[in-house]
Amino acid sequence: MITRREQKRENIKDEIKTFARQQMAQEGTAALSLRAIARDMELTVTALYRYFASRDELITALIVDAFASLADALQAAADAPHNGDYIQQARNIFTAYRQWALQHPTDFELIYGNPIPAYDAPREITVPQVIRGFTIMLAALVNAVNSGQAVVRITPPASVLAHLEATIAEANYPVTSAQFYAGVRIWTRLHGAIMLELFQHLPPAIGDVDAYYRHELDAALHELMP
Amino acid sequence: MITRREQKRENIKDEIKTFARQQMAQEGTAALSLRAIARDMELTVTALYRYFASRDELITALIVDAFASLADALQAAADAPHNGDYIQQARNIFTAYRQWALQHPTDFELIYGNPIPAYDAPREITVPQVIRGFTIMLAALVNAVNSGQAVVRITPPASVLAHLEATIAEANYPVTSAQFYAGVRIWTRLHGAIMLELFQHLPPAIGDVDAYYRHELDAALHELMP
DNA sequence: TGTACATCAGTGAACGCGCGTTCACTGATGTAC
DNA sequence: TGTACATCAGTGAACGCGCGTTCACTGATGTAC
Repeated sequence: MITRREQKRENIKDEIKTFARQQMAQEGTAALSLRAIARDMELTVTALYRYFASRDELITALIVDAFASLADALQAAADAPHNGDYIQQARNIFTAYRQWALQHPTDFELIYGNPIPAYDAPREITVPQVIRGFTIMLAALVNAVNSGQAVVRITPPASVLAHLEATIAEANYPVTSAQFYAGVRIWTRLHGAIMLELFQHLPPAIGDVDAYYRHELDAALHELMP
Repeated sequence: MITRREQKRENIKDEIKTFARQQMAQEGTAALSLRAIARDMELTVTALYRYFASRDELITALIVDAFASLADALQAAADAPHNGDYIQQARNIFTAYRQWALQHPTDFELIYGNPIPAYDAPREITVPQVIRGFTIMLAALVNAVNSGQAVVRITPPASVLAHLEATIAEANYPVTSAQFYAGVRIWTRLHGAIMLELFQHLPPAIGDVDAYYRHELDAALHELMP
């Protein structure tokens, strides 16, 4: 049962995180400051310690939220209508990946950019959301393969294969190692385009980054044509 | 003519940059601090102002150096023996790209990672080294196409094409727009794998990142087979 | 329904530390005659 | 070759600001009888 007090507590925690995100957006992820958040909220710094035991704990919460938010966005894309066309479903999912990055650049930096100095992410806390997200990316691929709409031709190098099997077993991914590998390949490939777009290395040269990404995504999926 | 005094000045400037890089490696790029550098060098902070007018000017120097160092590494790879096999030359160059990133992770973060809060890179100062580096990446590709060892099949989307032509004209890249596009595609694709490797998102899942990158690079170059 | 008590939110001072930049200065090194 | 002078490297104090975390505290809100 959630008391009114607990409800209020959660609301304020959310508010703190909102201000934190706002501040990271302006000053960079590394510059997150409890004192600055307190100032913005018109509270004393010490009041924040009622909600988060330390700056690190707040950062961890923000990272978990970011991975969860990304996974939600991917899930929504997976649930969008695709008329049984699983390649289209995959397209939707990877389009959502970029959309989320563009709409939440700070969160994207937070989880995929430079690590924050003197902060160590506790892996066991973030990992479940990471797995959830990647499972969604893989889902469309598996659907496509199972329905004969896609074929995974490339097999991973032997050294990678062994490690992949361990990863799959540990996280209980419902995929074969070849499917996992194909998913990772599409992911890393598109991820590069997004990173370079986000940090302004691509737009000056390319111009229409939207079209570029669409083209890259199509090329990546084309490799899976039966 | 370079006087002894000027020579000494350059040496100290270099020393400052070395300490700066060392510090960034430990505390993150955003945490670069003049006072900390001075402390390490056993100088007063104000002495540093004889060499760099401000923290921003030092950062700019570090960025230019990083792009130059990357371009040098690419050039060395391009100059390595390849027996007229230009696909091999391209392989060498893109392998060097990753090697440089792994050997200079801080410099890589500095130029391709999160922007430093409150710092704006003066584009006109960094751009020449950026162009030099990318020209080397493209060179092998052009050689391969000209000698019939490679074929660029994919044409860029129309909206991108127009922008590409402007970019090529402006920077005087000695390539066709289709070649430039093919180069950008390989670059963004591999860049993603490197970023995810560097920030520890890939190694836990994949294990042998070396083999993974080699495989990805081969796949990317395979698309150019005649 | 009313009251006593426990729980919790938020305060304010303090600790010990960090930062970039400006300023007037001392003392060493180089240059011109 | 020796000396006067200009140039330059580096100092030290100061300005005005930032940070995370601990501690003893006040006053409001909720709970049990």
